[in-house]
Amino acid sequence: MGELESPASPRRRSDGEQTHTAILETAMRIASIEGLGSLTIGRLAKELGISKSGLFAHFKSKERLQRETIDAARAVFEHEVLRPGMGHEPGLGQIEGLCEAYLSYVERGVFPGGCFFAHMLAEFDAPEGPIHDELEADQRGWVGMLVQLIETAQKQGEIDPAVEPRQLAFELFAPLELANYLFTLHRDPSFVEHGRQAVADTLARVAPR
Amino acid sequence: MGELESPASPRRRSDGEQTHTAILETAMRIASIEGLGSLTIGRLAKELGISKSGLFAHFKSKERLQRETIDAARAVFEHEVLRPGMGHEPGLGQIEGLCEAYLSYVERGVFPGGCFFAHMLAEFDAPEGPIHDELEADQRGWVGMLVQLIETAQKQGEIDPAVEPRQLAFELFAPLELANYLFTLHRDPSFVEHGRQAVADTLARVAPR
DNA sequence: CCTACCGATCGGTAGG
DNA sequence: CCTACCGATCGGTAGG
Repeated sequence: MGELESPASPRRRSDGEQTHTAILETAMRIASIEGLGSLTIGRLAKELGISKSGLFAHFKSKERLQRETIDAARAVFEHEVLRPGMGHEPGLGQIEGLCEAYLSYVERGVFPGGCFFAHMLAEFDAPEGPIHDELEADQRGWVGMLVQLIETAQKQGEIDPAVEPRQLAFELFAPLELANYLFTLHRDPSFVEHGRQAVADTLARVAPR
Repeated sequence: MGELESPASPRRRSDGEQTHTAILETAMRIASIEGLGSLTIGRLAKELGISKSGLFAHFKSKERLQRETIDAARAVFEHEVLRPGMGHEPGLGQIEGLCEAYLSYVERGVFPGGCFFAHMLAEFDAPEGPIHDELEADQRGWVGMLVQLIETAQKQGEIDPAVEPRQLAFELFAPLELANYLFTLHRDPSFVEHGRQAVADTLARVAPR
């Protein structure tokens, strides 16, 4: 991500900002594999070759480090999944585009531990704490977006209007999540292929009659 | 689980055995909610009102505590899901039985943090360590069992023989896992209902022609 | 960004 | 099952 810099740049990014970015990239990598709970300040500092308190100074609390890590991961997700997926024709095109963008994001190993938010989903399932609430809201938002796209596709005659949008959103979401978990666990790309086939099967079943 | 004891029993369970069982029950509860990583010996001891080293003496290492906790959870899963699910007619009956038994196990909150093994799946996705290997073998075993039931149902004419068994196993597994995660995250039983409907939709689609 | 430190907790041990 | 302890690491602070 931008290793090249123009040396004569008049207002180039400060060293502090670069360090901050480097910290968050390492933090996302660790958290996607082992969870936010395994993201300790001492370990992060050692991996980056700086002192613990030097790193701490960037965030002032562990919760803020966790929050900023989630925010950075959200930006990656938007760039790698939502943007390419939504860049298709409104309705069915965007539905297919988002499913494929998600599976591609998993397959390419954008995060080495699989989908960052799928991992967080399991880690923060207990209904306690501000991070749980934030992740739950993200989750609701993504499902809600999918529901809206389904309703648009129904209005456009691309999906059977008798289909219940929330049910279909669930049935599309399910193979995406399972493809992520099984691909990450077994390191076997056939699970991503199973996910593609499942999405195609489900969309074929709800085609207008 | 057996609070009543016959006081005159000649070979009644020793106190040590009872304590051991109590430790594992608390350990399963904590691990299902927060993961095996949050299962510290000190915390477990405090929650049970015994000393840290007294608890430690039961297991001799943290890894053995983790292993025994997983073994205990496996026994619960077999009793609550596999046994009732397999108690149906071989083939399609057992497939439907297992899916319903799993969804019921989630809905009844057998583990307060949702399906124990779904949580472990996300926590030990990194391909390192003996616990990862053990959980991956469990996972393979369950999917393999489902594949065999599908092949049996195909031989019995209950499922279209043109269907690829591994693909169908994936498509049945996916809504079960998602129902578990979303029910646990949002505490909303409609996600379990979405899971039931998804299983029914998928089985209807692969009915013999 | 650093050194130097704090109290708390970690897994584990000695010895009973 | 206990008390008493070990070295390591935790999140965080003081002061620069």
